[in-house]
Amino acid sequence: MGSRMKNEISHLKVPAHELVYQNLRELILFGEIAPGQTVTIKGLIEQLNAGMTPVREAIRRLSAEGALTFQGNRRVIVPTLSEQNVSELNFLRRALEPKLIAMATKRVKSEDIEDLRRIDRELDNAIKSGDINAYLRQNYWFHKTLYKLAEAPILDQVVDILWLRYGPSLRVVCGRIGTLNLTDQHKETLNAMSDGDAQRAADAIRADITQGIDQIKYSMRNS
Amino acid sequence: MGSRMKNEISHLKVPAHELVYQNLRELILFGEIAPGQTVTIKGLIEQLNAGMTPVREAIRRLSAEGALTFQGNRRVIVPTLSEQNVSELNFLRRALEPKLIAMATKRVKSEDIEDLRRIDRELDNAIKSGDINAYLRQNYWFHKTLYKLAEAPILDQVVDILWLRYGPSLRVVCGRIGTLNLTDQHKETLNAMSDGDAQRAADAIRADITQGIDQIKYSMRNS
DNA sequence: CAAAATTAAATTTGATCATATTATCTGATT
DNA sequence: AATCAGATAATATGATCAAATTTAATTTTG
Repeated sequence: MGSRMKNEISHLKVPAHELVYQNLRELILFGEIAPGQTVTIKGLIEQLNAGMTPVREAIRRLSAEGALTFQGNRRVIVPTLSEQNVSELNFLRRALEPKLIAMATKRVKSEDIEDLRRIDRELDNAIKSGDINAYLRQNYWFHKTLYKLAEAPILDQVVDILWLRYGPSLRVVCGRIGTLNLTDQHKETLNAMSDGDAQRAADAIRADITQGIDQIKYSMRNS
Repeated sequence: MGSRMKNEISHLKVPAHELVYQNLRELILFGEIAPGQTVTIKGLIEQLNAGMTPVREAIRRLSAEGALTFQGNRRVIVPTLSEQNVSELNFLRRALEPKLIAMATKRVKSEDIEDLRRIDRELDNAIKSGDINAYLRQNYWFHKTLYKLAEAPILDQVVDILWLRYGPSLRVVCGRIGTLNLTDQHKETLNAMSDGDAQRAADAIRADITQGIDQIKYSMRNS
Protein backbone atom coordinates (compact mmCIF):
# COMPACT_ATOMS: atom_id res chain seq x y z
CA MET A 1 0.00 0.00 0.00
CA GLY A 2 0.94 3.55 0.63
CA SER A 3 2.89 6.25 -1.08
CA ARG A 4 5.42 4.27 -3.04
CA MET A 5 8.33 6.54 -3.56
CA LYS A 6 7.39 7.99 -6.90
CA ASN A 7 5.77 10.86 -8.66
CA GLU A 8 2.25 10.45 -7.46
CA ILE A 9 1.32 14.04 -6.84
CA SER A 10 2.36 15.35 -10.22
CA HIS A 11 4.99 14.99 -12.90
CA LEU A 12 7.97 15.71 -10.74
CA LYS A 13 10.32 14.11 -13.17
CA VAL A 14 12.80 13.14 -10.50
CA PRO A 15 13.06 9.36 -10.75
CA ALA A 16 12.69 6.98 -7.83
CA HIS A 17 16.31 5.91 -7.87
CA GLU A 18 17.30 9.53 -7.39
CA LEU A 19 14.92 9.94 -4.44
CA VAL A 20 16.10 6.75 -2.85
CA TYR A 21 19.68 7.89 -3.33
CA GLN A 22 19.03 11.22 -1.64
CA ASN A 23 17.18 9.61 1.24
CA LEU A 24 19.79 6.95 1.84
CA ARG A 25 22.56 9.52 1.50
CA GLU A 26 21.03 11.58 4.29
CA LEU A 27 20.54 8.57 6.49
CA ILE A 28 24.23 7.83 6.19
CA LEU A 29 25.60 11.36 6.15
CA PHE A 30 23.85 12.33 9.37
CA GLY A 31 24.57 9.13 11.18
CA GLU A 32 21.04 7.78 11.27
CA ILE A 33 22.53 4.59 9.95
CA ALA A 34 25.55 4.40 12.21
CA PRO A 35 29.08 3.53 11.08
CA GLY A 36 29.55 -0.21 11.31
CA GLN A 37 25.89 -0.92 10.73
CA THR A 38 25.04 -3.20 7.82
CA VAL A 39 22.70 -2.15 5.06
CA THR A 40 20.53 -4.65 3.23
CA ILE A 41 18.58 -4.23 0.04
CA LYS A 42 15.49 -5.78 1.54
CA GLY A 43 15.72 -3.62 4.62
CA LEU A 44 15.91 -0.46 2.55
CA ILE A 45 13.02 -1.54 0.35
CA GLU A 46 10.85 -1.66 3.44
CA GLN A 47 12.36 1.31 5.26
CA LEU A 48 12.15 3.62 2.27
CA ASN A 49 9.09 2.07 0.71
CA ALA A 50 10.78 1.67 -2.63
CA GLY A 51 11.31 -0.93 -5.31
CA MET A 52 14.31 -3.16 -5.68
CA THR A 53 15.96 -1.58 -8.70
CA PRO A 54 16.07 1.97 -7.32
CA VAL A 55 17.48 0.70 -4.04
CA ARG A 56 20.17 -1.30 -5.79
CA GLU A 57 21.17 1.68 -7.86
CA ALA A 58 21.33 3.96 -4.86
CA ILE A 59 23.56 1.47 -3.08
CA ARG A 60 25.89 1.26 -6.07
CA ARG A 61 26.17 5.01 -6.24
CA LEU A 62 26.92 5.42 -2.57
CA SER A 63 29.41 2.57 -2.66
CA ALA A 64 31.23 4.30 -5.48
CA GLU A 65 31.35 7.42 -3.34
CA GLY A 66 32.77 5.55 -0.38
CA ALA A 67 29.71 6.08 1.79
CA LEU A 68 29.15 2.33 1.83
CA THR A 69 31.67 -0.46 1.52
CA PHE A 70 31.40 -4.05 0.46
CA GLN A 71 32.37 -6.43 3.16
CA GLY A 72 33.67 -9.26 0.98
CA ASN A 73 30.70 -11.58 0.72
CA ARG A 74 27.51 -9.84 -0.09
CA ARG A 75 27.44 -7.64 2.97
CA VAL A 76 27.41 -3.87 2.73
CA ILE A 77 28.15 -1.60 5.69
CA VAL A 78 28.62 2.04 6.54
CA PRO A 79 32.39 2.10 7.06
CA THR A 80 33.95 3.05 10.37
CA LEU A 81 36.94 5.38 10.42
CA SER A 82 40.39 4.00 11.11
CA GLU A 83 43.28 6.14 12.33
CA GLN A 84 44.72 5.90 8.83
CA ASN A 85 41.45 7.14 7.37
CA VAL A 86 41.34 10.11 9.70
CA SER A 87 44.88 10.99 8.75
CA GLU A 88 44.07 10.87 5.05
CA LEU A 89 40.89 12.88 5.51
CA ASN A 90 42.85 15.46 7.47
CA PHE A 91 45.37 15.79 4.66
CA LEU A 92 42.74 15.97 1.96
CA ARG A 93 40.50 18.46 3.70
CA ARG A 94 43.44 20.74 4.49
CA ALA A 95 44.56 20.55 0.88
CA LEU A 96 41.19 21.17 -0.74
CA GLU A 97 38.91 23.25 1.45
CA PRO A 98 41.20 26.27 1.83
CA LYS A 99 41.50 26.32 -1.96
CA LEU A 100 37.72 26.26 -2.31
CA ILE A 101 37.37 29.06 0.20
CA ALA A 102 39.94 31.15 -1.61
CA MET A 103 38.08 30.67 -4.87
CA ALA A 104 34.76 31.39 -3.19
CA THR A 105 36.12 34.59 -1.70
CA LYS A 106 36.81 35.93 -5.17
CA ARG A 107 33.23 35.34 -6.27
CA VAL A 108 31.20 35.91 -3.12
CA LYS A 109 28.43 38.53 -3.16
CA SER A 110 27.05 40.34 -0.15
CA GLU A 111 23.77 38.45 -0.32
CA ASP A 112 25.72 35.20 -0.20
CA ILE A 113 27.31 36.36 3.02
CA GLU A 114 23.82 37.14 4.34
CA ASP A 115 22.69 33.62 3.54
CA LEU A 116 25.73 32.12 5.20
CA ARG A 117 25.29 34.22 8.34
CA ARG A 118 21.69 33.09 8.51
CA ILE A 119 22.72 29.45 8.33
CA ASP A 120 25.40 30.05 10.94
CA ARG A 121 22.84 31.60 13.29
CA GLU A 122 20.65 28.52 12.93
CA LEU A 123 23.71 26.45 13.64
CA ASP A 124 24.36 28.39 16.85
CA ASN A 125 20.74 27.88 17.88
CA ALA A 126 21.05 24.18 17.32
CA ILE A 127 24.19 24.09 19.45
CA LYS A 128 22.52 26.03 22.28
CA SER A 129 19.43 23.87 22.28
CA GLY A 130 21.44 20.66 21.95
CA ASP A 131 19.59 19.65 18.79
CA ILE A 132 22.06 17.27 17.23
CA ASN A 133 20.04 16.66 14.09
CA ALA A 134 19.73 20.34 13.37
CA TYR A 135 23.39 20.90 14.18
CA LEU A 136 24.59 18.23 11.76
CA ARG A 137 22.36 19.45 8.98
CA GLN A 138 23.12 23.14 9.37
CA ASN A 139 26.83 22.48 9.65
CA TYR A 140 26.76 20.48 6.44
CA TRP A 141 24.64 23.08 4.77
CA PHE A 142 26.98 25.88 5.79
CA HIS A 143 30.01 24.25 4.19
CA LYS A 144 28.06 23.08 1.18
CA THR A 145 26.73 26.57 0.48
CA LEU A 146 30.18 28.02 0.92
CA TYR A 147 31.86 25.63 -1.50
CA LYS A 148 29.15 26.01 -4.09
CA LEU A 149 30.31 29.60 -4.47
CA ALA A 150 33.69 28.47 -5.79
CA GLU A 151 32.06 27.09 -8.95
CA ALA A 152 34.54 24.23 -9.06
CA PRO A 153 32.59 21.07 -9.83
CA ILE A 154 35.37 18.53 -9.52
CA LEU A 155 36.72 19.92 -6.27
CA ASP A 156 33.13 19.98 -5.08
CA GLN A 157 32.62 16.35 -6.02
CA VAL A 158 35.74 15.34 -4.13
CA VAL A 159 34.82 17.34 -1.04
CA ASP A 160 31.39 15.72 -1.08
CA ILE A 161 33.08 12.35 -1.04
CA LEU A 162 35.16 13.39 1.96
CA TRP A 163 32.02 14.55 3.80
CA LEU A 164 30.42 11.19 3.19
CA ARG A 165 33.41 9.62 4.90
CA TYR A 166 33.63 11.63 8.09
CA GLY A 167 30.08 13.01 8.32
CA PRO A 168 28.65 9.75 9.67
CA SER A 169 31.06 9.89 12.60
CA LEU A 170 30.05 13.39 13.66
CA ARG A 171 26.89 12.19 15.34
CA VAL A 172 28.96 9.92 17.52
CA VAL A 173 31.25 12.85 18.29
CA CYS A 174 28.30 15.04 19.30
CA GLY A 175 26.96 12.35 21.53
CA ARG A 176 30.31 12.02 23.24
CA ILE A 177 31.43 15.58 23.75
CA GLY A 178 28.04 17.35 23.65
CA THR A 179 27.04 20.11 21.28
CA LEU A 180 28.14 22.85 23.67
CA ASN A 181 31.77 21.82 23.22
CA LEU A 182 31.53 22.13 19.45
CA THR A 183 33.46 25.15 18.34
CA ASP A 184 33.96 26.49 14.86
CA GLN A 185 35.61 29.29 12.92
CA HIS A 186 32.62 30.17 10.80
CA LYS A 187 32.34 33.78 11.88
CA GLU A 188 36.01 34.48 11.31
CA THR A 189 35.74 32.80 7.91
CA LEU A 190 32.79 34.95 6.91
CA ASN A 191 34.40 38.14 8.17
CA ALA A 192 37.53 37.45 6.18
CA MET A 193 35.50 36.64 3.10
CA SER A 194 33.41 39.77 3.28
CA ASP A 195 36.71 41.71 3.57
CA GLY A 196 37.82 39.92 0.41
CA ASP A 197 40.79 38.52 2.31
CA ALA A 198 41.19 35.07 0.72
CA GLN A 199 44.30 34.21 2.69
CA ARG A 200 42.71 34.93 6.06
CA ALA A 201 39.55 33.05 5.05
CA ALA A 202 41.62 30.03 4.04
CA ASP A 203 43.47 30.14 7.34
CA ALA A 204 40.19 30.32 9.23
CA ILE A 205 38.79 27.28 7.47
CA ARG A 206 42.02 25.43 8.12
CA ALA A 207 41.58 26.13 11.82
CA ASP A 208 37.98 24.97 11.55
CA ILE A 209 39.12 21.69 10.00
CA THR A 210 41.79 21.17 12.65
CA GLN A 211 39.22 21.60 15.39
CA GLY A 212 36.79 19.22 13.73
CA ILE A 213 39.41 16.55 13.18
CA ASP A 214 40.69 16.94 16.73
CA GLN A 215 37.17 16.38 18.02
CA ILE A 216 36.91 13.18 16.00
CA LYS A 217 40.29 11.99 17.22
CA TYR A 218 39.39 12.79 20.82
CA SER A 219 36.11 10.98 20.47
CA MET A 220 37.80 7.96 18.88
CA ARG A 221 40.35 7.69 21.70
CA ASN A 222 37.58 7.46 24.30
CA SER A 223 35.65 4.71 22.59
CA MET B 1 24.35 -15.15 -28.94
CA GLY B 2 25.95 -17.31 -26.32
CA SER B 3 28.30 -16.25 -23.62
CA ARG B 4 26.14 -13.91 -21.63
CA MET B 5 28.41 -12.05 -19.29
CA LYS B 6 28.20 -14.38 -16.35
CA ASN B 7 29.79 -17.27 -14.61
CA GLU B 8 29.12 -20.03 -17.05
CA ILE B 9 32.41 -21.83 -16.93
CA SER B 10 32.55 -22.21 -13.19
CA HIS B 11 31.67 -20.53 -9.94
CA LEU B 12 33.65 -17.39 -10.41
CA LYS B 13 31.74 -15.50 -7.79
CA VAL B 14 32.30 -12.14 -9.42
CA PRO B 15 28.82 -10.88 -10.29
CA ALA B 16 27.78 -9.62 -13.70
CA HIS B 17 27.30 -6.04 -12.54
CA GLU B 18 30.93 -6.02 -11.45
CA LEU B 19 32.14 -7.35 -14.79
CA VAL B 20 30.02 -4.87 -16.68
CA TYR B 21 31.39 -2.11 -14.49
CA GLN B 22 34.99 -3.09 -15.19
CA ASN B 23 34.39 -3.41 -18.90
CA LEU B 24 32.58 -0.11 -19.20
CA ARG B 25 35.17 1.57 -17.02
CA GLU B 26 37.93 0.49 -19.38
CA LEU B 27 35.99 1.57 -22.41
CA ILE B 28 35.72 5.04 -20.92
CA LEU B 29 39.12 5.29 -19.25
CA PHE B 30 41.01 4.43 -22.41
CA GLY B 31 38.92 6.56 -24.70
CA GLU B 32 37.22 3.76 -26.59
CA ILE B 33 34.02 5.58 -25.86
CA ALA B 34 35.14 9.10 -26.67
CA PRO B 35 34.42 12.17 -24.55
CA GLY B 36 31.18 13.74 -25.71
CA GLN B 37 29.76 10.43 -26.88
CA THR B 38 26.43 9.38 -25.42
CA VAL B 39 25.99 6.10 -23.64
CA THR B 40 22.69 4.26 -23.70
CA ILE B 41 21.55 1.38 -21.60
CA LYS B 42 20.27 -0.45 -24.60
CA GLY B 43 23.48 0.05 -26.52
CA LEU B 44 25.56 -1.33 -23.69
CA ILE B 45 23.29 -4.32 -23.27
CA GLU B 46 24.08 -5.26 -26.85
CA GLN B 47 27.72 -4.16 -26.90
CA LEU B 48 28.62 -5.95 -23.68
CA ASN B 49 26.17 -8.78 -24.06
CA ALA B 50 24.77 -8.20 -20.60
CA GLY B 51 21.44 -7.86 -18.87
CA MET B 52 19.68 -4.65 -18.06
CA THR B 53 20.09 -4.56 -14.30
CA PRO B 54 23.88 -5.02 -14.33
CA VAL B 55 24.24 -2.33 -16.98
CA ARG B 56 22.13 0.14 -15.02
CA GLU B 57 24.17 -0.45 -11.90
CA ALA B 58 27.46 -0.01 -13.74
CA ILE B 59 26.23 3.28 -15.17
CA ARG B 60 25.20 4.53 -11.74
CA ARG B 61 28.55 3.66 -10.29
CA LEU B 62 30.49 5.38 -13.04
CA SER B 63 28.23 8.41 -12.84
CA ALA B 64 28.97 8.69 -9.15
CA GLU B 65 32.65 8.60 -9.99
CA GLY B 66 32.32 11.35 -12.56
CA ALA B 67 33.21 9.10 -15.49
CA LEU B 68 29.71 9.65 -16.88
CA THR B 69 27.38 12.59 -16.47
CA PHE B 70 23.65 12.95 -16.74
CA GLN B 71 22.62 15.32 -19.43
CA GLY B 72 19.33 16.54 -17.96
CA ASN B 73 16.78 14.35 -19.65
CA ARG B 74 17.56 10.72 -19.60
CA ARG B 75 20.77 11.11 -21.57
CA VAL B 76 24.15 10.05 -20.26
CA ILE B 77 27.47 11.04 -21.83
CA VAL B 78 31.18 10.74 -21.27
CA PRO B 79 32.01 14.30 -20.20
CA THR B 80 34.40 16.48 -22.15
CA LEU B 81 36.97 18.56 -20.30
CA SER B 82 36.49 22.28 -19.97
CA GLU B 83 39.35 24.69 -19.25
CA GLN B 84 37.98 24.98 -15.73
CA ASN B 85 38.05 21.21 -15.37
CA VAL B 86 41.66 21.00 -16.50
CA SER B 87 42.61 23.68 -14.02
CA GLU B 88 40.92 21.81 -11.17
CA LEU B 89 42.47 18.53 -12.19
CA ASN B 90 45.86 20.18 -12.32
CA PHE B 91 45.43 21.52 -8.80
CA LEU B 92 44.16 18.23 -7.43
CA ARG B 93 46.79 16.05 -9.06
CA ARG B 94 49.58 18.33 -7.86
CA ALA B 95 48.16 18.27 -4.36
CA LEU B 96 47.60 14.53 -4.09
CA GLU B 97 50.00 12.57 -6.23
CA PRO B 98 53.24 13.92 -4.72
CA LYS B 99 51.84 13.00 -1.32
CA LEU B 100 51.10 9.47 -2.50
CA ILE B 101 54.59 9.16 -3.96
CA ALA B 102 56.15 10.35 -0.72
CA MET B 103 54.15 7.76 1.22
CA ALA B 104 54.99 5.08 -1.32
CA THR B 105 58.69 5.90 -1.08
CA LYS B 106 58.64 5.06 2.61
CA ARG B 107 57.16 1.64 1.96
CA VAL B 108 58.61 0.61 -1.38
CA LYS B 109 60.60 -2.62 -1.62
CA SER B 110 63.21 -3.45 -4.23
CA GLU B 111 60.96 -5.96 -5.95
CA ASP B 112 58.32 -3.25 -6.30
CA ILE B 113 60.87 -1.10 -8.10
CA GLU B 114 61.59 -4.08 -10.36
CA ASP B 115 57.90 -4.38 -11.21
CA LEU B 116 57.64 -0.69 -11.93
CA ARG B 117 60.72 -0.68 -14.15
CA ARG B 118 59.25 -3.58 -16.07
CA ILE B 119 56.01 -1.68 -16.64
CA ASP B 120 57.97 1.40 -17.66
CA ARG B 121 59.93 -0.63 -20.20
CA GLU B 122 56.67 -1.87 -21.73
CA LEU B 123 55.52 1.70 -21.79
CA ASP B 124 58.61 2.77 -23.70
CA ASN B 125 58.06 -0.05 -26.18
CA ALA B 126 54.49 1.10 -26.72
CA ILE B 127 55.71 4.63 -27.36
CA LYS B 128 58.35 3.48 -29.85
CA SER B 129 55.94 1.28 -31.74
CA GLY B 130 53.18 3.88 -31.65
CA ASP B 131 50.76 1.48 -29.97
CA ILE B 132 48.34 3.91 -28.38
CA ASN B 133 46.25 1.26 -26.65
CA ALA B 134 49.26 -0.28 -25.01
CA TYR B 135 50.62 3.14 -24.08
CA LEU B 136 47.41 4.21 -22.36
CA ARG B 137 47.11 0.97 -20.43
CA GLN B 138 50.74 0.75 -19.35
CA ASN B 139 50.79 4.39 -18.34
CA TYR B 140 47.70 3.89 -16.21
CA TRP B 141 49.09 0.70 -14.77
CA PHE B 142 52.38 2.38 -13.87
CA HIS B 143 50.72 5.08 -11.79
CA LYS B 144 48.19 2.69 -10.33
CA THR B 145 50.88 0.28 -9.17
CA LEU B 146 52.88 3.15 -7.74
CA TYR B 147 50.00 4.57 -5.73
CA LYS B 148 48.94 1.20 -4.43
CA LEU B 149 52.22 1.14 -2.53
CA ALA B 150 51.16 4.10 -0.42
CA GLU B 151 48.43 2.04 1.28
CA ALA B 152 46.15 5.06 1.46
CA PRO B 153 42.70 3.92 0.39
CA ILE B 154 40.92 7.26 0.42
CA LEU B 155 43.66 9.09 -1.45
CA ASP B 156 43.66 6.21 -3.86
CA GLN B 157 39.92 6.46 -4.38
CA VAL B 158 40.19 10.16 -5.11
CA VAL B 159 43.08 9.73 -7.53
CA ASP B 160 41.09 7.06 -9.34
CA ILE B 161 38.29 9.54 -9.77
CA LEU B 162 40.70 12.06 -11.21
CA TRP B 163 42.02 9.47 -13.68
CA LEU B 164 38.50 8.77 -14.83
CA ARG B 165 38.17 12.47 -15.61
CA TYR B 166 41.28 13.09 -17.68
CA GLY B 167 42.10 9.55 -18.82
CA PRO B 168 39.46 9.59 -21.57
CA SER B 169 41.09 12.66 -23.13
CA LEU B 170 44.54 11.10 -23.35
CA ARG B 171 43.67 9.10 -26.42
CA VAL B 172 42.75 12.30 -28.20
CA VAL B 173 46.04 13.80 -27.05
CA CYS B 174 48.00 10.83 -28.40
CA GLY B 175 46.22 11.06 -31.69
CA ARG B 176 47.09 14.75 -31.96
CA ILE B 177 50.70 14.92 -30.85
CA GLY B 178 51.76 11.32 -31.54
CA THR B 179 53.21 8.91 -29.04
CA LEU B 180 56.80 9.90 -29.80
CA ASN B 181 56.21 13.33 -28.31
CA LEU B 182 54.97 11.85 -25.06
CA THR B 183 57.56 12.39 -22.38
CA ASP B 184 57.48 11.37 -18.77
CA GLN B 185 59.52 11.49 -15.58
CA HIS B 186 59.06 7.87 -14.65
CA LYS B 187 62.74 6.94 -14.58
CA GLU B 188 63.66 9.91 -12.42
CA THR B 189 60.76 9.06 -10.12
CA LEU B 190 61.90 5.46 -9.73
CA ASN B 191 65.53 6.43 -9.21
CA ALA B 192 64.56 8.85 -6.46
CA MET B 193 62.32 6.26 -4.86
CA SER B 194 64.94 3.55 -4.85
CA ASP B 195 67.29 6.09 -3.21
CA GLY B 196 64.58 6.62 -0.59
CA ASP B 197 64.49 10.30 -1.49
CA ALA B 198 60.80 11.11 -1.02
CA GLN B 199 61.23 14.80 -1.79
CA ARG B 200 62.98 14.22 -5.09
CA ALA B 201 60.42 11.56 -6.05
CA ALA B 202 57.58 13.95 -5.30
CA ASP B 203 59.25 16.64 -7.39
CA ALA B 204 59.67 14.21 -10.27
CA ILE B 205 56.03 13.22 -10.24
CA ARG B 206 55.06 16.88 -10.11
CA ALA B 207 57.08 17.44 -13.26
CA ASP B 208 55.39 14.41 -14.82
CA ILE B 209 51.99 15.88 -14.03
CA THR B 210 52.92 19.25 -15.43
CA GLN B 211 54.02 17.67 -18.69
CA GLY B 212 50.86 15.60 -18.94
CA ILE B 213 48.58 18.54 -18.26
CA ASP B 214 50.51 20.72 -20.71
CA GLN B 215 50.00 18.08 -23.37
CA ILE B 216 46.27 18.09 -22.72
CA LYS B 217 46.15 21.89 -22.82
CA TYR B 218 48.17 21.99 -26.02
CA SER B 219 45.90 19.41 -27.58
CA MET B 220 42.78 21.28 -26.48
CA ARG B 221 43.99 24.55 -27.99
CA ASN B 222 44.38 22.94 -31.39
CA SER B 223 40.93 21.45 -31.52
C1' DC C 1 28.16 -36.72 29.92
C1' DA C 2 28.96 -32.11 28.37
C1' DA C 3 31.37 -28.90 25.45
C1' DA C 4 33.06 -28.17 21.02
C1' DA C 5 33.06 -28.99 16.34
C1' DT C 6 30.85 -30.43 12.19
C1' DT C 7 27.26 -30.97 9.08
C1' DA C 8 22.68 -30.32 7.18
C1' DA C 9 18.35 -28.08 6.67
C1' DA C 10 15.99 -23.71 6.68
C1' DT C 11 15.80 -18.98 6.08
C1' DT C 12 17.33 -14.81 4.51
C1' DT C 13 19.27 -11.93 1.11
C1' DG C 14 21.39 -10.84 -3.25
C1' DA C 15 21.63 -11.27 -8.45
C1' DT C 16 19.41 -11.37 -12.59
C1' DC C 17 15.80 -11.31 -15.95
C1' DA C 18 11.38 -10.74 -18.29
C1' DT C 19 7.86 -7.74 -18.36
C1' DA C 20 5.13 -3.67 -17.71
C1' DT C 21 5.03 1.20 -17.32
C1' DT C 22 6.30 5.78 -18.32
C1' DA C 23 8.80 9.45 -20.38
C1' DT C 24 11.07 11.44 -24.34
C1' DC C 25 11.88 12.05 -29.12
C1' DT C 26 10.35 12.01 -34.08
C1' DG C 27 8.00 13.61 -37.68
C1' DA C 28 3.73 13.66 -40.00
C1' DT C 29 -0.51 16.21 -40.02
C1' DT C 30 -3.23 20.00 -39.18
C1' DA D 1 4.00 26.69 -35.18
C1' DA D 2 1.30 23.42 -32.49
C1' DT D 3 -0.53 18.95 -31.77
C1' DC D 4 -0.83 14.33 -31.76
C1' DA D 5 0.31 9.34 -32.85
C1' DG D 6 4.07 6.04 -33.15
C1' DA D 7 8.66 4.64 -32.07
C1' DT D 8 12.35 4.34 -28.98
C1' DA D 9 14.52 4.05 -24.79
C1' DA D 10 14.53 4.57 -19.76
C1' DT D 11 12.34 3.50 -15.38
C1' DA D 12 10.46 0.33 -12.22
C1' DT D 13 8.22 -4.12 -10.56
C1' DG D 14 7.98 -8.68 -9.12
C1' DA D 15 9.28 -13.39 -10.03
C1' DT D 16 12.94 -16.68 -10.16
C1' DC D 17 17.25 -18.54 -9.12
C1' DA D 18 21.54 -18.84 -6.50
C1' DA D 19 24.40 -17.89 -2.72
C1' DA D 20 25.26 -17.10 2.08
C1' DT D 21 24.00 -16.85 6.83
C1' DT D 22 21.65 -18.67 10.61
C1' DT D 23 19.68 -22.35 13.17
C1' DA D 24 19.17 -26.98 14.43
C1' DA D 25 20.81 -31.45 14.60
C1' DT D 26 24.36 -34.58 14.79
C1' DT D 27 28.70 -36.25 15.70
C1' DT D 28 33.11 -36.02 17.83
C1' DT D 29 36.07 -35.62 21.64
C1' DG D 30 37.91 -34.47 26.25
